[in-house]
Amino acid sequence: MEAVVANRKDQIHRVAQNLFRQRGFSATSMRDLAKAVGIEPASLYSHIASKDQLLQDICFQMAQEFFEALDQSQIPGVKADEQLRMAIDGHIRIILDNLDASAVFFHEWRHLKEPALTEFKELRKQYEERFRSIVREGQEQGVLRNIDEEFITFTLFSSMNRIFEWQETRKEKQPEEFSAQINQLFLEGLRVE
Amino acid sequence: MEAVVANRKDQIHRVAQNLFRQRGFSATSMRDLAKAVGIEPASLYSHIASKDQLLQDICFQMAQEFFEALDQSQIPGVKADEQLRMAIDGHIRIILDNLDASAVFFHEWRHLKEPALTEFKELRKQYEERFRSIVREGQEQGVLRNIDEEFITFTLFSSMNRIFEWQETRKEKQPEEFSAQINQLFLEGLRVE
DNA sequence: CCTACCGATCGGTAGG
DNA sequence: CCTACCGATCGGTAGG
Repeated sequence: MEAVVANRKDQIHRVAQNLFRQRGFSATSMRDLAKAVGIEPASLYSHIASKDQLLQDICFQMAQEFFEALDQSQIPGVKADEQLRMAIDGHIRIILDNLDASAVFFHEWRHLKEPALTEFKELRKQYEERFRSIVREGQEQGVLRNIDEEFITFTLFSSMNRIFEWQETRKEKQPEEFSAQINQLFLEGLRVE
Repeated sequence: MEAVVANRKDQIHRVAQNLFRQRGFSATSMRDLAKAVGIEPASLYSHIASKDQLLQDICFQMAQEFFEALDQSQIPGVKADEQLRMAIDGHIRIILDNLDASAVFFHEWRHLKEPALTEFKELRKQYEERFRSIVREGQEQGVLRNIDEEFITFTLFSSMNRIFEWQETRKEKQPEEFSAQINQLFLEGLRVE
C-alpha cells in the first residue's frame, strides 16, 4: 500500500506542476487538480498537506536540482570560462528535464507563504551569486571580458530561464540546441580573443 | 464631473497595474483593488466593466505602446544594425516608462479571456516577427553575423523583457544603463568586424 | 479514498 | 459612489 500512496503522491505532484504551469497557482483550484488526477477533492489531502505545501515542494525540489547540478559542474583547477560553460549546460539541462516544474519555479514562487518565500529568495540569491563569482573569476584570470558581471549574470539568467517557453511559441527547433547557442552567444561574445 | 470620473478611472488602472504586478491577476480581488483605491468594491463598476476588461485594457494599451515605438524607430534607408539598435532602445524605454504595466503585460496575459487571448498572441507574434525581419535584413546586408535569427530574437526578448525585475532584486544600478548594455552585448556580439 | 459539509471569499448586480 | 445582497466557488475538515 505504501507503494500506491507514493505513486499517487508523485502523480499529484506531476499533475499539479502541469496545471500550475498552464493556469497559474492562484487560478488552479484543488477541485481542478482532483479532477485531473481522477479522485475526489477531499482525497487529495490524504497525500498532501495543503495547496501551499504543494507549491513549496515544487519550488524547493527544483532549487535543490539546480544546486546539485551546479555543484557537479564546479571542478577545482578548471578555467573559469570552462566552468561557466559547464554551469550553463547544467542549468539548462535541469530546466529541459523538468519543463513544467521549471515554469512553476520561475513564475509562481511569488505565491509562496512566509517563511518559505524569504528562504526561497535567499537560495536564489546564493545561486546567482555563485554564477557571478565564476564570471568575476574569469575576468581576474583574463579569460572573460570585463563587462559588469551583475548585468551579464542577470541577462544570462534571463536568457536561460525562459527556455521552457520556447515550445509554447515555436516547435521547429529542438530545445537541446539551446545550451550550445546560449554558450556561443555569451561565451564567444565575452571571451577575450 | 467628467474630469473626476476620468481621473478615478486612471487611478483604478494605475492601482490595478501595481496590484496585479505584486500579487498576480488571479490573486488580486476586486475588494483588494477597491480598498487600495479608497472606495467600496461595488463602486469600481461605475468606472470599469469587469476585472477581465481591466486586464485586457492594460495588456492591449501596452501592446499599442510597443508598436508605436517600433514604428518610430523604423526609418527607411537606415542600415539594419542601426535599426535594430533603435528598436531595442524603444522597446526598453517603453518598459522603463511603464514598469507595473509591463510586468502585467509579460506575466499576466495568460489570464486574458477569449477572444482577447488569441488576439494578444497574434499581436505579439507580429511584433516579434518585425524584430526577426530586421535581424534577417542585417544578415543579408552583411552587417550582422549569421546566427539563427529565431534564437537571437528569442534571447533578445528574454533579456529585454525582464528588465522590470531588476529593481526587485538590486537597486545599485540605474535601469537606464540597460539599453546601452543590451545593445553592447547583442550588437557587439553580433556585428561583423 | 469517499460523502457531506464548513466558513470565507469571490466577481458582480440592483437600486438608489 | 454607497448599502445590501446574490449565486458560485474557494481551501480544507469530520468522520468513516
